[in-house]
Amino acid sequence: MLRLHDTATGLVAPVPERDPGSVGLYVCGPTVYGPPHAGHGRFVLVYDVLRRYLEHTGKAVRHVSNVTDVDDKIVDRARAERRDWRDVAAESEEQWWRAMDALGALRPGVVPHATEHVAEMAELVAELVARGHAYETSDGVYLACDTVEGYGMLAHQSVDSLRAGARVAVSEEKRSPVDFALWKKAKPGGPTWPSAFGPGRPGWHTECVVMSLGLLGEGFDLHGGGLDLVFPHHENERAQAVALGRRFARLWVHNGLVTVGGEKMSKSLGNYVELEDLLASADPRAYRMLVLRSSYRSPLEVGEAALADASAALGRVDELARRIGTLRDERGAASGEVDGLARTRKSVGDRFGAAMDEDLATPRALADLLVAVRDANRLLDSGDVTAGRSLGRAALEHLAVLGVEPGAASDRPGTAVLELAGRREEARRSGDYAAADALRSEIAALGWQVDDSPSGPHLRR
RNA sequence: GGCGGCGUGGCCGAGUGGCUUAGGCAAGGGCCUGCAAAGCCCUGUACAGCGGUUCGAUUCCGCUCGCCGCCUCCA
Repeated sequence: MLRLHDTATGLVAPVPERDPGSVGLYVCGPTVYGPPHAGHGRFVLVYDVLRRYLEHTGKAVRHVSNVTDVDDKIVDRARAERRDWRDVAAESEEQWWRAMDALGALRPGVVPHATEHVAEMAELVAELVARGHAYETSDGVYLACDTVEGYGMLAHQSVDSLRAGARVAVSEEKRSPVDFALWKKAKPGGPTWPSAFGPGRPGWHTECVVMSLGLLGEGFDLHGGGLDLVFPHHENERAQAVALGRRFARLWVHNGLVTVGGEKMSKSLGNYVELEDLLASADPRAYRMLVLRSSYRSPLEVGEAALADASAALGRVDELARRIGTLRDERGAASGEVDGLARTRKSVGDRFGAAMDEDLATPRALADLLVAVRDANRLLDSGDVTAGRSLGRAALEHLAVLGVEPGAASDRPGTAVLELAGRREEARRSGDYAAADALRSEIAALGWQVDDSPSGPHLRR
């Protein structure tokens, strides 16, 4: 059974199942106002792995992840570029999915958009005011955090200490610096929707409450997002639900942030690496390996060195997949092999599960699988094809659970390369090694490498 | 100022009161190979500093130093 670290309690606890056999997961998605960066890639991969693993263990996962398609940043950019804010959002969202598809992340089952739920948000705000938990000012409607039981639970801070540390300019009309906007009254030029408080638009923290409760229902199982969303975003979501008297998320998961040179990567700091650039220079699976290699809650340093490192490790996986694939052609499944595979699969799976169940310990799970890869290679080297193949397959199957699809060698050598390789092999057989080496250089110039093996030459990128 | 976390061998990065070296990358040596590559084998003896608890601590407690995150938008 999977146990996860819960931000609210600070403890590792079993993943709750409000409805036995299924898990409701709400992940705070992107605000679509620009290209996604490496940090976005990480958080998507983390929850992708969580979801894949839950499904691997037989759970039905209701994976909901929103897209914030109305926000100050979208509006500001649209204004600066003199275009419709909807265009900016739509274009950025397309960019988002392109990048996430490239990463091999499964799309969430449901992707609600903030703009589709504004009416419900306006209703929610009105209800909060009616209940005495929110108040209206000249520029909007605010939640009175003092009135909410347990406010500060996720931040692990009291309202007083949050107030003491507040760096926000205190508006005259706000009762407390920690109070936050539920509804922003219309400003000239921006998008607006009607509400009981006049035209305006919802505050960011309101949308996720409406969409998570609306789509997953009260007391849903998991709520996730980046560590930087703990406060104030998630705190404020929870506050609204509590003020409404509705049971909110049972367990809070937060992933660590991506760092560059030891510092948090963020759009506002300007030190971000765009995902598209990252993926252009590396196998997207290498980034996944990098993400899997460290604990999902730790900071993750991203850079060329780290990526090259992960990429080399990935090469081992691909190489084994290639070996096994080649062997499959050489002989069919012998009798008894099926049993062997089943046994091996179970022992690899048990170790894998033990690591993953403990707060999604992908570094350990991955290390174990790489040991299995090495052992499989050793067995194959020693001529024990059956055992080697079983172990190798079991390892590859579990890597696939983590989303590392081995040997996705989509490109095949062209005829020019094949022809050169043929000529080289001829030269080699006839003992003309000088010619063979020259041909190898030509092949290398075309981006391919020739590996000689007992079963003949192999080409790879 | 408040809260949370971190400091592990050349680098990245897990983990643990003693038992046996996580894993990856890089490096050196070897097997294999015409040569390579790949694969495999061997080698490195780490846990910020100072105290304390303990038969024994890298692993628990305290302090010091350093770093990071949150307290404003942010995955």
